[in-house]
Amino acid sequence: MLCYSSSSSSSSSSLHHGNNNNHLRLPTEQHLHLLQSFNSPFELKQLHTHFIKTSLPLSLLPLTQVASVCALTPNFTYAQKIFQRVKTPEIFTWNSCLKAFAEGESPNDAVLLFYQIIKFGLLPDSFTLSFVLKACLRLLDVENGRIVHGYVEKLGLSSNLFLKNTILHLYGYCGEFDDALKLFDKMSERDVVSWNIMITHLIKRDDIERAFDLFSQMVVRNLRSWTLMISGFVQCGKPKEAVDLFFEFEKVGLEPNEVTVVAVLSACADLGDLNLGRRIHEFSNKSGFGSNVRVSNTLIDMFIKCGCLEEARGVFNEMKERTVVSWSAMIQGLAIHGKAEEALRVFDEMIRVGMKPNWVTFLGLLHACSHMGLVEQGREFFTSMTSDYGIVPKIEHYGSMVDLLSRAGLLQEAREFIKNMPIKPNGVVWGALLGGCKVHKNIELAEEAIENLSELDPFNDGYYVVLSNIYAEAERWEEAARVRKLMRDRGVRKTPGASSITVDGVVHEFVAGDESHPQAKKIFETWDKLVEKMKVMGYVPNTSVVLLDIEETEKERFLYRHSEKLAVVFGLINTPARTPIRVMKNLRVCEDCHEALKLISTIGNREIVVRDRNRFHCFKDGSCSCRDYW
DNA sequence: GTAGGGTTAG
Repeated sequence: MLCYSSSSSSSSSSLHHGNNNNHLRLPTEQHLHLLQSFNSPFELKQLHTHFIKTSLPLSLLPLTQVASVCALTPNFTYAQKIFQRVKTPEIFTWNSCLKAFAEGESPNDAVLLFYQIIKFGLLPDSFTLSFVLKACLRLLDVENGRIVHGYVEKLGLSSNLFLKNTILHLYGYCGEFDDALKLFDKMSERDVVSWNIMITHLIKRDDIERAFDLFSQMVVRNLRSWTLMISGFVQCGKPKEAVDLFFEFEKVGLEPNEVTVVAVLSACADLGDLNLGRRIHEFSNKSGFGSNVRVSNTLIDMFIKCGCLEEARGVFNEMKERTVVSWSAMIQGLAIHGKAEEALRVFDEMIRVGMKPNWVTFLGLLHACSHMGLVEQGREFFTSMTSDYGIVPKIEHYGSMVDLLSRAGLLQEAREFIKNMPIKPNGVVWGALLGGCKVHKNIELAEEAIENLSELDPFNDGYYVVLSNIYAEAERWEEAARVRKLMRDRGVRKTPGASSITVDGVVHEFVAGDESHPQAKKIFETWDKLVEKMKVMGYVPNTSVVLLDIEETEKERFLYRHSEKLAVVFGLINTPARTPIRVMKNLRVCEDCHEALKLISTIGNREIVVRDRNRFHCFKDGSCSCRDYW
């Protein structure tokens, strides 16, 4: 049990602080008993302190274990003192201490201890190096990382894959991707982890093409490789590719785990793919993933983004443990479904159960207020998030506030708000003001907004389109044309509106003006019949939303081929009566379509759920869940 | 006693 030399048991030890008595004392029976019966590292540490204070010979203490106490209550000074006492320490002991430091609150202590070990002349082994590398990783300390890398080479451990992989990860993690790549290229032996690390960092750099290239050469892929790539596609905004890869993955015959499930569900949320989402939900219940908080959180998000608020609520209600993410997802979900009051109630409940909100929670609350015109309430949240919860507003919160004020018609106040922001406004902030200017027909402020936007976000077509629409609505055609010319000159093209609907598991996509669908003839015939009935009910085509310089009748024809109209009519034809029609649109719903869909929900006796790029519209019995406030 | 993948927001 005793593993250090006689000198460390000397009573003149420097550890005898607060005690000048160098006289060697003998331990009492009680001490000896304690030495054999301590139950925890804590007790051992107390005993150690006691020995020091009372000048009892430290040789009696199992110092290896004392060192490992550091592993449980990491304290560098304490470790250093013990280290100074030990003449023939075993590297093993120090490794466990290093590990604790590397994983604890002060990873820098691991780096310090590592240099003590070196200074002492003790030979580090592969574990020593791996722990200190881990500390460097957590500290983003690439300088010391390089030094440790040097030791790896010097000590002849360069063929150790564990170490090499950790160094790869460290370089990538610290933003030194080129170094990681150089090392990867030089490695004589690589395993699946080496490849996975390189793919991870390519994804982090948003280089999904190269990441997928590496993945496709890989000879051996494990579950992590697949999950990494699927989640990489989602992170890089390619949910379709993520889902396709998941189908490939299923063919290989591997079983998804919780992490895979989270990645696929995120893709389903982005795509609005309810079919796959439901299938994964069942699978995850069967596999017992239901108790995993992240899985449940992602399920909530998936159901919300697929328009199934009730099912999202079901998952939320069944959760035994909820995190701030669960609550925030629910609040944000209710917000985009236009259920502001309920979102606020969920927030009250969240506070009542003692859950601390974060910045995302408040973003959800501000969205709820903004989508429903609750100006005062929104203002209160904005103030309270800082004063009551100590959360510093981010640019997103400012954007949301400008949105709230502008939509409510408080345009001057919104402008003042922007002028007084403590951080530089971005395109989203000015864009929110521009949106309000459109609704409330304020050309002057719109021009100011676009001036700022031309600088901040010059290639975003949406802003030019809004300004052009504002001019067109005011019948200022020349200016509308000038904006369109500006777009052309700058090479900005309007993103075509596109809507999709899934029928029998097949996704049908419609682009504005599209007459190429196999059922196009039937769709237009049905539409013509509908529009007759709609006109009787008071529908007047709003051609001002059509940007093109064309004849009025041509404009109408174009208006009738807006993507959301095509998708909904296709749904009417191809789905059973009285079932809901679910449509997804890449842009915001146009005003004319919004009016039309309200009427169609009555004529067709259907619930029509449209997810646009901002929120959900649920058309039912002639009205929309957004109460025309969007 | 050692390395790689996950949720709200965007």
